[in-house]
Amino acid sequence: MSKPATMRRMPLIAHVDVNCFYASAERSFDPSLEGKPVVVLSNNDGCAVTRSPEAKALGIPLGEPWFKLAPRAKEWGLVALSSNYELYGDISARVMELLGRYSAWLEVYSIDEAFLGVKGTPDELLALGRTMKTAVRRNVGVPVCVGIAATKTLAKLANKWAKNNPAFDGVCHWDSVAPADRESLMGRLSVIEIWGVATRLTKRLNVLGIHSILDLSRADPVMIRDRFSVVMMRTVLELQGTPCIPMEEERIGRDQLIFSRSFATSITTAAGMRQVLSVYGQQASARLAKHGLQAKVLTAFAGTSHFNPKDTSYPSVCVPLPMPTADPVLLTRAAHTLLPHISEGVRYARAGIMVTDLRPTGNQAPLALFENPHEERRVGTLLDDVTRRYGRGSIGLGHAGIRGGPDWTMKRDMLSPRYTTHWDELPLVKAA
DNA sequence: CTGGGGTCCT
DNA sequence: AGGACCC
Repeated sequence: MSKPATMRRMPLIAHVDVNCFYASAERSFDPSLEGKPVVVLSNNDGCAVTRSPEAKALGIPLGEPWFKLAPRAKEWGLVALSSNYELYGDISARVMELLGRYSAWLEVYSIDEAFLGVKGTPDELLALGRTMKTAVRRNVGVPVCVGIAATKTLAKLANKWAKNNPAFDGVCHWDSVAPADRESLMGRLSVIEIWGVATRLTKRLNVLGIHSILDLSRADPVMIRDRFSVVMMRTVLELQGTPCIPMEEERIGRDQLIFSRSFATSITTAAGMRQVLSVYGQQASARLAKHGLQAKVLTAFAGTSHFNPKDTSYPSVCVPLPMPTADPVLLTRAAHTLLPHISEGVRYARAGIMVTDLRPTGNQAPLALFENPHEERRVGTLLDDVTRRYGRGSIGLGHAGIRGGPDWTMKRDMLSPRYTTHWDELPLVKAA
């Protein structure tokens, strides 16, 4: 007798992610951090984006600004580190390579998370989860948890449960848990814990009397689609065990590139803004060239601080480029069209540019008439070109070209070594 | 003194 | 174009 369809073993989703990834990555190379409260700071040493369990236990909220933490760091024994993306990127690649050995169906979802298509009996799945967890710990040195369920949304929820409940030992197979326990969990957790639901949607759901994940899982998907969106309907169906969010193919290329920074000291003059926009133009050019892409549209923007609600100003311009280009001269010129919208004396806390409508270089067959005279030149020539056109100091690699300009460079005062990617920063191992 | 880079849907 | 979400 064949099993009913619902009993047949369908492929499931395993969600694997690294516990407090940046802090764990730092720890894997500096064992002296073990057991200490550690936070990793955002760009500019702005705020705590990752906390070790000890830092969480101190009650440090996610996103807490460093200037509020700094005065108490010593008393807490708190270690703060600037984010070291080179290190994290390298560790991430090693984790993903390892996970790829356990399933050919791997979707790298973010720097520290992956979904894997998996099959097997409940016992086999639990064993697979434990194997992956142990392997990553042993081979890469960072802790992961695993959630396994019929849908991505439930797999992420199972993972969160595994992280927060030591009884799981880091691996939760949703369907192996007693239904009453699952309902109890879903009844206790707010909808804001679900993937895809944040503060705005939580408020709107609450108005309808939907507070817990259990409430949402019992809502009528069609009503949810009508009152919210297909996205939220998919979430409801996924909570009910119906897969709606498919595994994705690896994306090649991007739809947009953004270059944007907050300034260590705000910019108050058009001249200062011109310099910053020039650097972004050059960076955009270099990145587009690296990916073999050209842009058709450039948006430039600036803004005052969100944290100072008076005299706010968020000027922006959207510039269609005359032809798809990665040329720093054209990009910089387009970025400079923001300048007439910049008011002297206004304190701009950040600025940036975004290039969109990207396409592979050389995909079009341009008429010679419209060819860009700068397109064929080499980078060195291009930099000379920009400097000649816009004046010394208008552009440069990093901040080298804007000496004497405002201090808008990134603050990274507590950077750890790039242990794995730079020979001169390799960790030293002392044999006993 | 409070990050930066993305995607998708309406 | 803007608003929501993600990490």
